[in-house]
Amino acid sequence: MSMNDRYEPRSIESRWQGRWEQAGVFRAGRRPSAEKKYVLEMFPYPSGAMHMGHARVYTIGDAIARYLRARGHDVFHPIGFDALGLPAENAALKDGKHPAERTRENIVSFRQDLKSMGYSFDWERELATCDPEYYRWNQWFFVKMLERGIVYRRTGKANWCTSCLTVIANEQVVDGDRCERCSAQVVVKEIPEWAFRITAYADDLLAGLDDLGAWPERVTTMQRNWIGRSDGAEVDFAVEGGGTIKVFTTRVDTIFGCTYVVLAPEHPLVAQVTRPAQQAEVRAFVEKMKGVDALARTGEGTEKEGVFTGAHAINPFDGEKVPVWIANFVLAEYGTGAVMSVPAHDQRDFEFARKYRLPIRTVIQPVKGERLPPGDALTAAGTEDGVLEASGPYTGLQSGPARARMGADARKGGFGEPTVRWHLRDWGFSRQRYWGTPIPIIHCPDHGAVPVPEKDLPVLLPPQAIITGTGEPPLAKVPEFVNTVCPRCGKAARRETETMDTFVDSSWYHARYLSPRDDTRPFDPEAARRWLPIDTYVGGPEHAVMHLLYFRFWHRVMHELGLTHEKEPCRRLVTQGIVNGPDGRKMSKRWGNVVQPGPMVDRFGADTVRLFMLFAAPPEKDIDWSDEQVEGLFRFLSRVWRMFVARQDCFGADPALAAQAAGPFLELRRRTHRTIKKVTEGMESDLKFNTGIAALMELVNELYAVEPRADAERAAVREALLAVAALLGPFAPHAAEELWHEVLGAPARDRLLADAPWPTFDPALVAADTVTIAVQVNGKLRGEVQAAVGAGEAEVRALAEKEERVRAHLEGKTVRKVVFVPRRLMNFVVG
RNA sequence: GGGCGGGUGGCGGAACUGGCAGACGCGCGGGACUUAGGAUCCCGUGCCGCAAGGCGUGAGGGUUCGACCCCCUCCCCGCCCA
Repeated sequence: MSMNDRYEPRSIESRWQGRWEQAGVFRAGRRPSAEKKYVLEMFPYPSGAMHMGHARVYTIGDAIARYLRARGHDVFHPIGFDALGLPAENAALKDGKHPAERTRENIVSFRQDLKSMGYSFDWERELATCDPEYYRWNQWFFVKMLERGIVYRRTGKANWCTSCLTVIANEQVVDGDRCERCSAQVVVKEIPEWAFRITAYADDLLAGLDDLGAWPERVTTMQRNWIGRSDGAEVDFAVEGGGTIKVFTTRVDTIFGCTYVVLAPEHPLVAQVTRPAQQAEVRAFVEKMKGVDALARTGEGTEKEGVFTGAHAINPFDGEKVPVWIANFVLAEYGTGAVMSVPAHDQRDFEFARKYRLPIRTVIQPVKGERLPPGDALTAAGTEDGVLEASGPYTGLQSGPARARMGADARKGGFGEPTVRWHLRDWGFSRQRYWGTPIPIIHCPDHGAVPVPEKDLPVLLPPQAIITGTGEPPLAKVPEFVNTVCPRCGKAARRETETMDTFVDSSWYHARYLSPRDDTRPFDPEAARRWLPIDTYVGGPEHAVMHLLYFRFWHRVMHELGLTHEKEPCRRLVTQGIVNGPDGRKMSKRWGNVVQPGPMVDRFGADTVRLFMLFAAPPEKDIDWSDEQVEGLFRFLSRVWRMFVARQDCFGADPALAAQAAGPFLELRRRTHRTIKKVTEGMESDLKFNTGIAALMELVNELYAVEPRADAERAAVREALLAVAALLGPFAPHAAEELWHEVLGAPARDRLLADAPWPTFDPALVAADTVTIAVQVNGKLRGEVQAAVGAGEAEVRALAEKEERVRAHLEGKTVRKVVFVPRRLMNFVVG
């Protein structure tokens, strides 16, 4: 039997996919005594077809999973579908197709697409979040969290997307007032909503970041900023004539430079403190600010505006009387709604003071460098920390210690205290939409919001909901759903008609994979002990805040509930770059540069597409789709194929004879073993798939350069071919599997490369016995010499001095110094 | 404005811990084979130069025998945050 002359991916790919499935080699738990590895890629929202971004994440994750399996680990590599959410609901508005039906269909085709790529998923753990057996556990968590006070009902300002017609979380608002999913305007609405008390975990979420060393720094930095801890102090300014203004400041060290205090126009004290003479003006200003949103008021380019209230307040540190103003740039909802203004050391305060001719007083001097001039000579605020001056008893202290002492003194004096504030807000998760998890609450006229008892879960999404897109919860229009009885008293009551943010679904799906059919609990804690945390999680950096923060939060809650033994869900995070169109722009219908993986797989095979994803650049970088590059990789696989075809006579060579190979065949063996080392290291350290594949290409090039004649030579070639097949396994698994079987023949009939151990290298063959040493004269390359690995300086120098070009440059010069780096370089310094 | 990345041939990208810059691929040029070549195999390919040689990792300076790598000043690009 001989091989097909040509590389034809179509037939071999589907064949091996079938064999892998049949053999169940990707099932987790097959190696109970081996070390576990949980490899996860962020699950997809099943839109119609898989796109290139998906192909990239899953290819990266699959290469890792296949490699770890080859290393003997018990690998957990599940997949599922993030199947609830707006797109299906919005599409339903257009064509009337029910989201459930559309989602089901999409999952079928998406699953097909994933399977055609040959990913090594354990399909037995597949889940879809729209399945009641999944979302009932969202509801279960909700009830548990309600019991523990982690879920609560609040009425306040919520972000309302004017296009999605629903409330969205703070994290989902981008560019100040845009919706993260549709870019439509977000307005602030006064709406009652359910929220998770994620802020209670702020400190812990922040502290936990220090242990996430294997996460990209930019992700942990983004989380750190988003959580946004700021240490400061609250200070009370007594208002002359009654009342106290509480200000928050992170720069209490500058308080001796405070020359006025500013209230937000909405601040409750405004009416009280304003003097009769200023009434009219203040009222007009407050009125004017009503229509202006936060972003417009505080934006960089916005002119600072304000009016004097006529009142004065007392700085508790020095007893100084300062005027009280109201201004556009102070917001009621931020902090205490009041600030102490230190124009010399805060740029906004500086601009405001200049405009309204308020005094400016310098109280901080730089530790080194030029001194700041007195306030009226300043051209900009000096915002750096430094040494206090003109600050009473604190004069001479540095900013840091001064802040600590002043905060403590404020507390002692009863006029303030050190305070920590956070940027992170609680996570409002009510959504006024249909295609989500119903919030399991019954509103009873007597008992208020009563959770649905655990035994009545899940609260099913009624199929007959009328989807209108008007912004009123669609469930409110389904009387059969809404009308129910109170679980406590049995009286007529109404169900909650809002649904949950879909980020709830993705906050714990990684745990549901552990026992996806469990109908007694969200997941099996025993399995969690075995498999959690995730060892490698692959996904886009756009989830740095939002998903990845919620996911960490949820894991802590699960930990508290005794479901998991660790607080952090995931050890290593890999953020992969975007696949752009061939023109370097983001793939989009608008640019007409969308390339679908499906047709590419049909044309070149999944292995070529996979190879492209890995070879184009390291995982974290954005890449441009390139037809030429893809064709190149198809050619590479074809070239590999042809090499195997041409060397079929080597398949039967006796491996033991390889040790006798000499000359170019010894070199081939060295190359083989170096390649194994190189690819292995690439997988182990920083996922440099691209250089690993490059090394494989070099090995193949070397195979083309030799023509075996003797048995020992054929054995060396066989060894190289087998290495190529095995090393290709994680990247181009189908071709690799086929070639591996061709080489091994009948004895391997019942085995699979997908289940075979990773090749090992012989260190003796990796270590070169001769090396090329560069010879420089005054740092310039003038030649190179071959020398034994252990060659000493004298030996190399003798060789170097024999070199024509080196001699020419040493001619008539005095050698002042010789730098010798063993195995690498010799540099003659002459003058 | 702040934070984090990054800037290397025509293009994507390599380069251990400061030690031969440009691995590998694409593209391009040449050759072989061929009825044909848009297949395949081989050779070449940073720039200038016939060559010797010179110049080259965003710009300028510094440290060093030696710098893509370390330090200083600056420019540009990307992402995130305001």
